[in-house]
Amino acid sequence: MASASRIASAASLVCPIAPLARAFFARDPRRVARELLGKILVRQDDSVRLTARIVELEAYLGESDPAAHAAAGRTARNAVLFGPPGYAYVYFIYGNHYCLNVSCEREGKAGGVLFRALEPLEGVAEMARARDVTIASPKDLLKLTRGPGRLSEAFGITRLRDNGGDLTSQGSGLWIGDDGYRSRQICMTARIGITKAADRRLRYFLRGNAFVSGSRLASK
DNA sequence: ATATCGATTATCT
DNA sequence: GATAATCGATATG
Repeated sequence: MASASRIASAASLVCPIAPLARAFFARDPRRVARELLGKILVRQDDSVRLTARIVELEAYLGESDPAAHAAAGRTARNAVLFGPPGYAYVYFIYGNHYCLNVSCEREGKAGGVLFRALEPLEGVAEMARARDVTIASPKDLLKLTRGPGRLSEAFGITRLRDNGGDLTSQGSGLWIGDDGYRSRQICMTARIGITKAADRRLRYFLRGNAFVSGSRLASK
C-alpha cells in the first residue's frame, strides 16, 4: 500500500481540485487537448459530486477544419464555439447521444475540444444509475465513461442543461479542474467517426489507459 | 414541408 | 466486424 500510494495513479485524486483558468482555453485546440489530458471533469449537484479523469480528447479547429461543426460558419447550434473560451458546447447526435466540448481560442475565432473518454473517480454508483448499468466486476466500469456519448450520460450532460455553461466556474455545476496529476505518455492518432479530414492526427489519449475508446489504437 | 446526415452505441454474428 | 436504432439541426423547395 505504501508503494502504491507513492505512484501517481490515474484512478485516484492527488490533491484537492482547483478550477482551470479561462486563459487555459484561450489557445489552439490542439494545445488545449494535449494539456487537458489528466485533468478532471466535475459535476457538482446539491448533494452529489461526480469526478472523473480526462483520458481521451479530440481537437476540432475552426473554419479551416472540414470535420469541425464550425466549418460552415456560425449557426444557432454551434454559436458557443465562436464565443469566449472555456464554455460547454453540447450537441445531440445519432438520435440518442449528447457530446461535450469545451470552446477554445478567443471570442470570434471558433475552436473546440471533444471529450471522448473519462476514468471515473468519485460517484461511481451515481454514474452507474445514470447509465443503467450494474457494476459486477471492474471491467463494468468501462461501460460508464468510455466513449463521448457514454460519459455524457454518466454525468447527466444534456444540451438543455449544459450547453453554454461555464466550465471554469464551480458555480455552473459542471467544470474542469486540476488535482496536480501529471500525465505520462500521450498518444496521438486520427480522429474517430469522421469522414472529412479523416487523416489529421488530432485525437489525444493517455497511453495504456483502459478507459480510452476505440478497440485497436487505444493502448499503443 | 420534407429530406438528409451524422464528432455513437448496443447488439447481434 | 457489421448493422440497426434514433431524432435534432440543417439545407432545400
